[in-house]
Amino acid sequence: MPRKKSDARGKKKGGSSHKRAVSLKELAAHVGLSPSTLSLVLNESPVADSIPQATKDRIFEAAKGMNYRPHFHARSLRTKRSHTLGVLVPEISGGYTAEVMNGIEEQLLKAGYFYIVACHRHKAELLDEYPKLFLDRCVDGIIAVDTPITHPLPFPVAAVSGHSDIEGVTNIVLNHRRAAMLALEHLVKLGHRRIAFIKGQVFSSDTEARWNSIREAAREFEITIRPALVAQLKGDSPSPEVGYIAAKRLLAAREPFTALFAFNDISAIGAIRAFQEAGFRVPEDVSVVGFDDVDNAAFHNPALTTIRQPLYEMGQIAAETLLRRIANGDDAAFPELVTVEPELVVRQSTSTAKENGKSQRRKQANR
Amino acid sequence: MPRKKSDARGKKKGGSSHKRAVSLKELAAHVGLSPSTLSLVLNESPVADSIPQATKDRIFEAAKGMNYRPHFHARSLRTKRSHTLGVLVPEISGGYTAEVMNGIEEQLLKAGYFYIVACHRHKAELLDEYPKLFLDRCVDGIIAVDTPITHPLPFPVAAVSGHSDIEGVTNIVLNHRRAAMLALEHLVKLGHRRIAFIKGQVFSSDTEARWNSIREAAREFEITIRPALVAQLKGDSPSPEVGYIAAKRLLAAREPFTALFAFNDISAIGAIRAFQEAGFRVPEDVSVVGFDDVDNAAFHNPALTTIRQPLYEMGQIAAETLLRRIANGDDAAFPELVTVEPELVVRQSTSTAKENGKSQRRKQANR
DNA sequence: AAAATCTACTAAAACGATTTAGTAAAAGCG
DNA sequence: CGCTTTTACTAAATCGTTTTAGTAGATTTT
Repeated sequence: MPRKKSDARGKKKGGSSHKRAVSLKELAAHVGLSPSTLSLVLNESPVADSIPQATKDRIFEAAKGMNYRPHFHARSLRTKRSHTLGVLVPEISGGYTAEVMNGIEEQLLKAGYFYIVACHRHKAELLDEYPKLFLDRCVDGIIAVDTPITHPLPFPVAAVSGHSDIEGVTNIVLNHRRAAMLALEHLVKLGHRRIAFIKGQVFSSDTEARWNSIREAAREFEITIRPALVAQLKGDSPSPEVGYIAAKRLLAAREPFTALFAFNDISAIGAIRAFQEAGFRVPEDVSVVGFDDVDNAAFHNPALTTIRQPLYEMGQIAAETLLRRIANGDDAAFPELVTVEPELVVRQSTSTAKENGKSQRRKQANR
Repeated sequence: MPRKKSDARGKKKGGSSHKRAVSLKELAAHVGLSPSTLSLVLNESPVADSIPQATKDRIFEAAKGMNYRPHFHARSLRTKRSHTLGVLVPEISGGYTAEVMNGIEEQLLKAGYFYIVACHRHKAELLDEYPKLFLDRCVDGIIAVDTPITHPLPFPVAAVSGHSDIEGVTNIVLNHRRAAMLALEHLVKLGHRRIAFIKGQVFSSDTEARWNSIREAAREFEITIRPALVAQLKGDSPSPEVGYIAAKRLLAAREPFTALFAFNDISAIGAIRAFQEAGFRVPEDVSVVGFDDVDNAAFHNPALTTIRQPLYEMGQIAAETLLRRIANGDDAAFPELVTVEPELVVRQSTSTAKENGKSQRRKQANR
């Protein structure tokens, strides 16, 4: 058990010599003009058009020279713009969230925006509470990542993997139909007919849409989905364990299958562990298709075949559309829906199906 | 290539009916008292001691009834407290960062704090720029995660895995000596003498301290560190690829070894891939010890033996000490250093060393 | 030459809190 | 009763901007 140990010797006094930041008033006094003038000039207001360039130069120079930075709160108080977004995520975890957040980051930073994060961990009361806290913080808008929005909010919202049709929200979603088609087509081409599925947790935004698409695609390929071969993820841990448990349930049903299409890479990894413990080799005995293409999918053993979601891009799009909405003002038109395309990435976890159910007999577990 | 497609039909007007938030002045008018009084009472200022409980109750009730929430920027402007921390990270990635951020989150939220994040991606100019942006944003302090702080900053700093001795910063570090001892002791007990190492990137805060501890521990166990068996991670990708490349270099040296101690789990995973491609089995031919114990270390194939860092806890400690420092005021004493303890987690990637260099002959790669 | 327009600014009122210095009325004290 | 103290408040300044409505003087127009 790790224990912390606070260094007894190491106490310090923080005699910090913050040289006070210079205010607009001080700067104005310095150049011998009024704060109003400086504000107008520095913000390039059209009202300042009549001011001679020489004066403007003088002002800009002084601002640079004295390292003037407008006071954030003072400005926000006046303008009612905080240049801050709220980001609502289930948790900060390896796979999905991190990638989306990086995309958001990249867009925001170049627009001079920052974001504050809140993790609701699927707790209903937090899902309610956080938008209020964001409102208190005067965010200009929020991005919800894999988080259900159940009622309209008093600021613009972009929802990554959002599927609810709520006033004021822009949903950024994957083309799930195509994703399901890609996965099943790949498996069918390899000769798989008995396919098992791991559905997402009930609280995951994509679960339902994805499942509907899978059923549709299965119909298209004339594959029957056997109830015994469908397991659902339970619990909100971001570890592969939930996939491991779901796969155990699948195996316990003793209904033969030659392939698994998992809800995401993390659960696919857990499932692989379960299969191997049960004595099945992946992909020789059972093929596994993941979803997302997270960082380590390519380096897992075996390397995961997966449906790639452009997560980074989805984050970028969310940030971008939200910023545009904010810039355009509250009652301009905005897209209700942006769809992005998946991509099949074939690696080592899928191969041709073994003929006539040989693999389906449960073997002795190898340890 | 994923393409985005913005739904042509789906345009909406955002006729949002934000009912304006109530201000202190309005609330005051409503209860028939002055804003001053309300402020004093609501903030439980000692100045309000003389105000009868009945009046206080009336005020609190009205505040609740009219759902009064103090305006964030107005308050911050006056009090010069933003209840916001800046968090500086290399990037938001699966392993290290996410876990630490979760720890930070948990502490901050219960203290009514939020944080803004900036990813510097090891770019020198961003490392310089972000603290300034944080200052502009009036943060009350910053937490630097795996990020070098090279000069004093005008606000309190907590550095997770920080090793530089700078005025005003609290370093939260792992007991690297012990970590190195745990890893080498484990390997030595399994009979390993020829051990390869992957050092961290030059820009990683822990690289140097860890390496020094490893050398010390090696001396202790009378293990010689051969230069040909030391590779360093290069490049700032958070993918296992950098470990894969380093391991390739190790193999290219054609100097036999029976075990690898990697800088972190991610690079260990990359290295395992490289070993397997070269025809070595892990752990039968070469044992691998990782570092960190990230989420998927336990589910990798083989499951990673690793040195666990209490990352979540380190995040908590950083947040906690920083909040305390802020609460205590700028010139109170504070700890310079907090040390946390590592833990050896033995899984499947290590086993007894093969005797007399049999494993060290390079085999045919298996595909 | 008077009126209209421009030019180059500024005064002052917000924004929505907090906080210091009071003050009027009531209570306590000798 | 007169004096001090306490009680229950409030006025007004302040934080650092932005922005609207002017204004004084110069220039142009008629």
